[in-house]
Amino acid sequence: MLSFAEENYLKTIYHLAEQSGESVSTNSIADELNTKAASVTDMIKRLSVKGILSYQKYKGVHVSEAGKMAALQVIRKHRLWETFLVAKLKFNWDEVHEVAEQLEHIRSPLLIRRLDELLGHPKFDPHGDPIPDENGRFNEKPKSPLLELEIERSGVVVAVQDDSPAFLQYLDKIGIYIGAKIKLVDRIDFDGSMEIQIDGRKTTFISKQVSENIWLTE
Amino acid sequence: MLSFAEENYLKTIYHLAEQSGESVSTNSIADELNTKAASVTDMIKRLSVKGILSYQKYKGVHVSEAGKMAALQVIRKHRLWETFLVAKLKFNWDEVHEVAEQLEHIRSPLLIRRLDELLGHPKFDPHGDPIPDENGRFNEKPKSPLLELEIERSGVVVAVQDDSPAFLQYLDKIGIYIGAKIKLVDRIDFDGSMEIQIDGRKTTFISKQVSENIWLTE
DNA sequence: AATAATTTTTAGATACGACTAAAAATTGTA
DNA sequence: TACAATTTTTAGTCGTATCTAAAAATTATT
Repeated sequence: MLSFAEENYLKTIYHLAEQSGESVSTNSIADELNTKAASVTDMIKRLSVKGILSYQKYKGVHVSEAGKMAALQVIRKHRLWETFLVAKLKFNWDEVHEVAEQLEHIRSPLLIRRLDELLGHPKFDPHGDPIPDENGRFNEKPKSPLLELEIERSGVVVAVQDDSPAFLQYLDKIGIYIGAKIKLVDRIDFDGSMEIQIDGRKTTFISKQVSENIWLTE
Repeated sequence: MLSFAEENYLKTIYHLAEQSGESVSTNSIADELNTKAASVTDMIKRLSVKGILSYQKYKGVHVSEAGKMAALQVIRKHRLWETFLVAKLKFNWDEVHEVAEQLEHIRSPLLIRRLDELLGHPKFDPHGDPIPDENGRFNEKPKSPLLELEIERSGVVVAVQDDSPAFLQYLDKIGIYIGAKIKLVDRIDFDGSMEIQIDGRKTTFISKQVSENIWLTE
């Protein structure tokens, strides 16, 4: 059984491995967890003894199959709790992350089963991220960043890349939410910013950086 | 801020102090928490440095006012979560304790406020124990153990003293629940056991030990 | 290829929370 | 009161998780 700290490391390493597709470096883990490389080395030794990941000195780590399953269960719990907080406790989507970080470590298979039931077996969390099932399976909606949209074409927001309160509150402010329909009116070559229309209403300008963090489907 | 371990000690010490009314001994804490006296001595030193309790060597501990407030907040969270598990997630009253022991340590004032709202500001948990409010205030219903009931008199079950799954499952089996009306039909002098009638239905025999753990109101 | 820069690991400390064994204090009893 | 029994504390150890500083290995550069 994994401790809270072990679960947090595993989750972070899993995400980094998914993003890069390669072995994960000690420093990247330390950066992500706001800790020191020495602490990471200690922890990955512990996790590799437990069979959660494989590790060669100076060569980075790979998450094992057992590790992936364990990571997906933590992610499942995190996303179910986020969904619960928004759907049942009226949290805003920028308020859920910190609390879900705590709740994801609660150990009770019955609790998670019942929570999933209460929520109607949701497939996506409030940020549009897929919720793995009990077996770790999930399906990702096909999606592409708003950045890649062509002029005069539209898409529906299905997820956000960045979950920070600052970004989510900004999206709230300009009226972007999961499910919003966005049409690209114009692209400004100078800085890559865009003029967009949300739900057929008034148009807004967003920076290139923002457009990279909003994901659409056709 | 208190750690999980500190919160658990505090809660236990608070309960022991309430029961006995006196200073709480090292051994009684160790027994309750299934730990060793030496560990308790370590912890009460830490808690007394934090102003949570006052402590004189060899003389036991007293919970400070600050300690009582902190303890009541943990108890509030525990009992709200138990209520949530039964009311919203269809847990049985014998299944909630272990999970609530974990959930009570989640730190989020907003979460607890919203949970309280969702549940309609409940005043008692599924075992009949009062839920303190944000200020630590609560009212206990006037109640007495079934043991003290007079023959031919009745009362309504308002709480149970023992929260163990074994006891609660037994109560389920014989049809006793919070709100059940119990009439004392006869008392067996030999062993103190009782013949009772539940909700005006068939009569049952219960042991003296059971009758001590069921609390009634008029 | 040799040296410089970077990354990673090791060594050694620290805090928390637990333990055992032994010492000290308190309480009970002859 | 004095000795015995019990309770509590102290001293020392251990595992987890963290850190800093220094050493070792890898990668980049001239």
